[in-house]
Amino acid sequence: MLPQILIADDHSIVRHGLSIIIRDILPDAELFFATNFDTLLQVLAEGKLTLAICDVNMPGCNNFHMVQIMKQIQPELKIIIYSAYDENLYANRFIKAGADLYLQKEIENQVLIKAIHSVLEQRPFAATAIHEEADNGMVNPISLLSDREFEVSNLLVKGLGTSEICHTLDLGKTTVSTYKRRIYEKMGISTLPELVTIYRNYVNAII
Amino acid sequence: MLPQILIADDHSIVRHGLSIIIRDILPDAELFFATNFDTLLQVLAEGKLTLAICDVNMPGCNNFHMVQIMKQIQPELKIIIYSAYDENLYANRFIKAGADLYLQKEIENQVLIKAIHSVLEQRPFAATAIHEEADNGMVNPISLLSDREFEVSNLLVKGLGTSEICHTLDLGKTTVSTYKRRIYEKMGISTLPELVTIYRNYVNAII
DNA sequence: GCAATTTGTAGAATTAGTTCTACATATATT
DNA sequence: AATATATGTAGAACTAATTCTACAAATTGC
Repeated sequence: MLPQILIADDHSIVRHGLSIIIRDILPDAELFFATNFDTLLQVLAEGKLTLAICDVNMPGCNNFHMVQIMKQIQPELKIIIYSAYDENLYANRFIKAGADLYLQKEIENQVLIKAIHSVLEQRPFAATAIHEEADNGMVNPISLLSDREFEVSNLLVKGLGTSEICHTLDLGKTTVSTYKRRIYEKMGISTLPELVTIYRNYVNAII
Repeated sequence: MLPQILIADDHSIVRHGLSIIIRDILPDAELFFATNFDTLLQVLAEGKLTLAICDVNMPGCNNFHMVQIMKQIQPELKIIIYSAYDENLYANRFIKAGADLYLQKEIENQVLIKAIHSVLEQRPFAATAIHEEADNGMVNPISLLSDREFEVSNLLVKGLGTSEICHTLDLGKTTVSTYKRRIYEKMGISTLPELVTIYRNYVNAII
């Protein structure tokens, strides 16, 4: 069986780099590309994909819900989430949603290669990157948020207003306001600049 | 003369992808790599680099000050800033700091290739729409504000809302809204988080 | 010294956002 | 299993904020 691998990332350079690595280690693999969630779903519908390597921040579906949908369509699909974002922020949510592996873009190519092999061969991969929290007792306040609150919080930090968020997530505006209140409550803050500051302090990437 | 090109990015996949593209279009180029600002400075000190392609978010020096230091060490060095961040937030500051080009990672490889050629051949590259200003010193965007706008701006960054500000300064609320609009216009931004970010960058720059 | 621009200021009309309440489902606790 | 808490969601009524327009005073540019 020759593996069919989908590379989903909106950065051309990342797609290019990944495809070269994969062609190198899996010459028989058939590669597909997607730059947004719609294309991804199309590719998924068409063929029997073996593995999908996905960026977190894909236009059309920036969140872990994407993973649930993909696994629903094709449960045996292997999914590697490949992201620039801080790990303890995202990894658990993606794994919970059904991803097989969460890797940070900072990892070396050798680690990536091992990870791809492991996932394809159904071996568990102990990603060096995952769970090396030098936890000095500091609780990351962002981890207190529920999935939906987290989504709203990310959009708030990006500068979206309540109504923009409610359109983006297809929710009522009072719903978004409720999330906003709960976010502020959980974090013990009352203003957007405070939220931005918390992100600065706890997140290593701009979301 | 064979070009010596430094690729500075903390993402292995981006370094890899860039190096493949550059080897393709400039087979004679000698490539160097850096994953943090210290290594970058080391490489810069060692040889006569022609071009540096740098990620914004390099560990050790996340801001445009990096560019000033690099140009100070070697004024004829060409610098391309290659970033995932929103352009109107960062581009002008990087250009003012001495970068020759600011590109977003979303661009297609062909654009990147053209940009590299243009910069190496000292041709202006159209895609940026950013003109170099004669002004050597960096303009602090906050200094563009009038006195009243500055007062309002400071309160906004502190997290006060429009009505709180209009009580604090004893102004009508539409007046405060007008100031807010003018502040955003002058700074080329449209959201509070962007304003907060500008304040942080300004503070980082003068410290 | 006169014209052009910037600055300080708001009213009226409109749009955005919050609060309070509520309820079903999911998850955790005992 | 029973209970408690957390999560996802929103309607009705309200408050906050923006937009569009406007205009006088100060400042800048030629």
